[in-house]
This record gives sequence, C-alpha cells and structure tokens, in this order.
Amino acid sequence: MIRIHNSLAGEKQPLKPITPGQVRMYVCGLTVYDRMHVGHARMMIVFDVVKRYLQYRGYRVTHVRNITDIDDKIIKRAAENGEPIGALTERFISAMYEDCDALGVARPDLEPRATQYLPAIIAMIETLIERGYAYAAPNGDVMYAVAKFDGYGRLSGKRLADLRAGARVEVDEAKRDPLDFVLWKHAKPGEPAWDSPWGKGRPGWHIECSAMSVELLGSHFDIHGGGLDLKFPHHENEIAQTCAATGDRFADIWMHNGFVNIDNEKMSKSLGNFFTVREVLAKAVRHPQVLRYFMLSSHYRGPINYSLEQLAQADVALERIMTALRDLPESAPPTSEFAARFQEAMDDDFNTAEAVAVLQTMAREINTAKDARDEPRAAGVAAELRLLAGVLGLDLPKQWFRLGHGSSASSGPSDAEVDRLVAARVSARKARSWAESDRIRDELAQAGVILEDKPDGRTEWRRA
RNA sequence: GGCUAGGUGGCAGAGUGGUCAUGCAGCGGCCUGCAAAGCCGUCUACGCCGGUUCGAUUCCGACCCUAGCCUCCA
Repeated sequence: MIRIHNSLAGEKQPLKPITPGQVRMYVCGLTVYDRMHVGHARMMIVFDVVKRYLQYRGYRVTHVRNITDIDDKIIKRAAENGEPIGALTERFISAMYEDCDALGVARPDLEPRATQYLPAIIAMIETLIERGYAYAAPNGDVMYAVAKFDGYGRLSGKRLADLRAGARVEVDEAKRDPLDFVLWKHAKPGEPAWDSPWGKGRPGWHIECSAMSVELLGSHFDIHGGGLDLKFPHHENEIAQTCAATGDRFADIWMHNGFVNIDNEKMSKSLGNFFTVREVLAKAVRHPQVLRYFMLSSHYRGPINYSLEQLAQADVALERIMTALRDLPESAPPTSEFAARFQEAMDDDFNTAEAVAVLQTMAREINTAKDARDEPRAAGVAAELRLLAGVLGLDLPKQWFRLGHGSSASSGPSDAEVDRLVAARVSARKARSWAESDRIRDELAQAGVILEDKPDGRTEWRRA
C-alpha cells in the first residue's frame, strides 16, 4: 500500500486509484521564457521518481505535464529580445528537453501547451459564467468570483477573510472583490490574441491547467502535483475553476515538492539567486546523476539547501555506490533481499532518502562479499542494486571513474596517457622498484589521478 | 498580523515511545611493499520549559528560533 502526503488533507493517505491499476497524474510544468534552474530540476526529478516508482509497483501511469507558452513574462521577454513569441518559446522548450534528458527525466506521456487548448479554455470560462462563478468585467477581462466558490482556501488553509485582511490590495476597478482573479485577459494593442466571446485576448494562467487537465485526464483523476509555490494561489484557483465548472472532485491527491534554497533562502527568479541546470551540469558536477542523487538524498517535501559542498557530498556518496559496483558482471541474477526495505521506504510517501540509505547498505554488502571473495553474491547484490537504483532514475554511468570533477578531467592528462603511465608503473612494481612506482603514482596524483592496486596485480585508476 | 512547515550528533540528512538510519569527516584496528579502495570497531544527537508515561528525541501544552505562503514563481 502506497501512502502519499495529500496537501488537501494535510496528512498521508493511501493511494486508491480511481481506475484500479492505473494512475492519472497531472503536474504543472514550466513557463518557457528562460532556462530551467535547479528549483525546476527538483520538481522534474521528484515527479519523475514518483512516476517510475508507481510503474515499478505495477501501475500504469498517465503522466501529463503542461507547458505554459503564453503569458505576461513571455510577452515581455520576447519584446525585450525583439524575438517572435513562438521562436522564444520553441527555444526554451528545446532547452528544457536538453536539461531534462541530461538529468534522466523521462518525457511525460502528454505535454499540452496552453496555446493548443484555446477552445477548451474558452469553453470552460463560458461554463463558469453560465454557472455564475465568473463575470465579464467592464475592461474586457473575465474574472472568477472567488466568493461564489464554497471551498475556496481549503487546499492552502486560508480563509477569505484572512486573505482580504492581509492582502496588499491592488486596486483594480475591474474586480468586484480584490481576491477575484483573471480568467481571460483582453489584449492590448500589439499583444498576441485569440478570438473569444469577450473579444480578443489570452487565457489567464490558472485556467489553462484546469482546462487541459480535464480535457486530457477527465474531471476526476488521481494526483495533481507541482512546486510548493503553486499551492496558493495557482492550485487553489485551479480547484475553484474546475470543481465549479465540472461539479466533479478534480484531483484526489495534491502533491507539492519543497523548494531549493540557497543560504536558506528560496531559489527563485525574482530573488535572482538561481543557478541554471545547464551551468550546474557544466561546472559543478562531474555527471548529471550527481544532481539527481543530491535531490534524492532528502525528502521531496522538505526544503533542500543547494551548495557546492552539498553537491560534493552527493558526489562522494554516489561514488561509493559506483565503487562497489565496479568490476562486477552485470548479467548476474539479482538477489531479492533488499527490495522489501526499499519498497517500504518508497511506499511511505516516496521516502527517497531512506531508499538511498538502502542502496548504501547494499553497497556495503557488496564490498563485504568482495572481501570474502564471494563473487557470486557480490554480483547478485550488485544486480539488485542496479535494479533498485534504476527505479530512482539513477543509471550509474559506466564512464564515472574517468570523469573526475570538472577541472582535473579537462586539464589533466588524457586517458591514453594515464593508461601508459599506469602500465609503466605496473612493470616497475613487478620489478619491485618501489621508488619508481611511487614516483609515477605521485606524478599522476598531481594530475588528479588516483591509483588503486588490486590483489591480482592489476592497477585501476580514477580521476579525483 | 493570518496560515503552513521545520528545529536531530563536526557536516548533510532519515526515522522511532524503550537494540541499527545512511553518507562524509574524526579516532583505533585489519588489509597493502607503501598507498588507495574496502572491511571491522568507536565517539559528543535529538531547540527550550513543563506535562502524560515504568520510560520520550519520538505524544500533549507553552515558549524561543528559522523558512515558506498571504504578489509572478517548480
């Protein structure tokens, strides 16, 4: 039984798919006007792992992740660049794929874009007006009348009165209630616009997710996810829109991943304290899997503090697993003694930190078997380790030991040169010329290459 | 001000009413020509104050502190 923390209930609840054996999940994706940063990467990785694990547990998963390809920031950025909007969004959609592919984040099953769903969006707004939940404002916008929806605030634990009291009220003549939000924005001259019953304009941000999720998954589905910052108002508004328009329950479980912090402050565009995935992968880690391991080593709901030190720790920890797996045949039949503990951890609201601890325990078991010269067992546990790591999306790259951290790999000697020096040292050791042997080892150490002499006379090397 | 999370050993980070997180770092040992890797052993932990309990880091209450949301944001 998989239990998931449901933001709507404030507690863990058992996953009970509406259709047995099948999980339908909608995750709010990106607004494509810039490169992904590490915070986005966390969301991508978290729900990638959710999907992989549900599949591992035998569910068929339909994973929808939208792309917001029209909104104020996109329009603004395109204008700044003097670039057509379509060209801008295509560029950053490609960039998103590039980053996700590097991180091993699987593509969603369906990836709707707002601009492709205008009819569904407009239809939903019309329904909301018909049902009295929305109104056309004098300025041409269409607004959602928050007060009309009974359950407003349930997800985020807010009350309308509190919201009004604490509101830094933006005076907007078009709104009957300061908390009302826009469903349809009338177009200003020069802005991209679609025809609608209310004149030319574009959809508000919240309505697109309501319309697209209902269109693709129906008015009642299993999981709706996204970053914690979307809980209010975005998801609150989605619930208000969808439930009012369909009369159905919408998502049963709401999942929110925590933030990536820097110096204990949220990483975000507005604070300017963000690192893009591309620069992190290029400069801060030897392999994208290090970033994934870093994300997995703490719980998805809590905050995670981004720093080079933390990445270095993740690197060392992942290397321990790589080292255990080294030199073992991949074809061995896997053991099945750790899956239960792994599964117990993951069943409990996707406790990847605990799951990773199981992986580390397996690494120790492999090393112990190696020490005991029990190769079949070492290979068997290694095979199971690979299997379970795969469920977390860790693919354990073969080239790991050649990679090294950034600088040593790029500026040091080539692999061929290292191989040559290592061979020379093996000869020296055979002749018991320890001075020469140590000289070569020191030379390589200077270049960031660490040697390991094996009991059988071989010498392996890796970059630090 | 309202609401929501959280405060765990040198660091990171899980978890639990009474024997183990896990990784890194430290210390002692084994292994090694010496190393490296690995293995074994080992060390100071649960913000503060009360309460419940045979027993609380784990439950309850107050307090202090931190972060987030209440405005676009994964």
